[in-house]
Amino acid sequence: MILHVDMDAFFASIEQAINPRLKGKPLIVGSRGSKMHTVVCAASYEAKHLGIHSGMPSRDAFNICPNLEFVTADQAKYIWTSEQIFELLKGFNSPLNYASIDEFQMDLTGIKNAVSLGKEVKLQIYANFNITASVGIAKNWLLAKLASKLNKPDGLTLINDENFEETLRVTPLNKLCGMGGKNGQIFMNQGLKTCWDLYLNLPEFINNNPGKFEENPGKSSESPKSVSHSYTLPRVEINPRVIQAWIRLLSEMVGVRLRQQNLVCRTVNLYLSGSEIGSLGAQKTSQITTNDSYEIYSKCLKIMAKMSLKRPKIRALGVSVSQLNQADSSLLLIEEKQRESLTRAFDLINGRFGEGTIYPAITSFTR
DNA sequence: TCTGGGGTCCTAGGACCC
DNA sequence: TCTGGGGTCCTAGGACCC
Repeated sequence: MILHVDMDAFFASIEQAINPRLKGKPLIVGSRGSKMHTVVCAASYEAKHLGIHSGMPSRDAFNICPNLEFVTADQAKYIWTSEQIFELLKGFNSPLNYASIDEFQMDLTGIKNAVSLGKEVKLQIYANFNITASVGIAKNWLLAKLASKLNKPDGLTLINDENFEETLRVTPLNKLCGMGGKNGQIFMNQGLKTCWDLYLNLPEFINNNPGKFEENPGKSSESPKSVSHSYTLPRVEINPRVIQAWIRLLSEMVGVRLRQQNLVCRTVNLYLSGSEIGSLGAQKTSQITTNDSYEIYSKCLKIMAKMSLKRPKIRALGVSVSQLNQADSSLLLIEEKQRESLTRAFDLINGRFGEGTIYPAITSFTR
């Protein structure tokens, strides 16, 4: 059996737990600070009951509820809480998987009373963090994840042989992970409406999802496969200097994170979008690895040159790196070592005095 | 009037190697 | 001159998730 933990309205719940004034109130967490020009990253259950949901433009949310409480997302806080929950779950001594910032899975093979363990998990999370989780238990991760959604918030749902058919019959197909978008629509168009319909036609989709678990949950979770930052500009931008400045800034943010995690990348990916060019992505892979922000930036400029756009109108852009490996400074050339010590000083200053204390001159065009 | 940001995985074609 | 087969790497894009 697999136990899936899904935190309830995670970001919003954390904010309410920290600030008692927000408790019991409709609240949204916005992905950035400008109240009216962002989307809902998380909505408290009080807000959800009014029809507000994540992904919705914040303006629409305020139209529904003018007195909505608003908090800007603080990723560091949520990541920290997530890691603490992961640590707590390690205490149950079962193979563990970190599925996302607010989802965790436990392999309960050999455990007798899965349901009482599920209760204990919920209890401990609430006792330690003052936020609730919903737990699903089933024979594989796909069904366990589905189960966790069925009685939110603060739910505990078991799918076993007895209620398998009944549960799948009343659950719409698009509730199933992977069926939320076009994939689900394809099946819906063929007349498959519920998970049970899918099971009858494609049992392997439901059955063959063992999930991946760490043998030893004492070890830290896996390292990331890519690191990216993107930004949607307040308006269309055509000034090449300003566009370059944004690419420089995003490269810097990506580089900082690589260095914090002691990683280097081989592949750099630049993403541009605008009404005329649509969304364009291109990448460059090289034999040499790097975590130097300027290096990442130069690669981006080369990628952009290859796209051969003449005065593109840019609305959004992003820098992403992949093919990540552990950094090994002994492999650096002398010239690179010099730059590394400069970068280290740079990171140290920003680490002590705050991000943006010292920055590349060109990025001042982004202010 | 365009509505964020950070990720993962998959596929298919082309280049290149043996 | 024409002929096979296997494999990796890279690129570009799509789909989905939170």
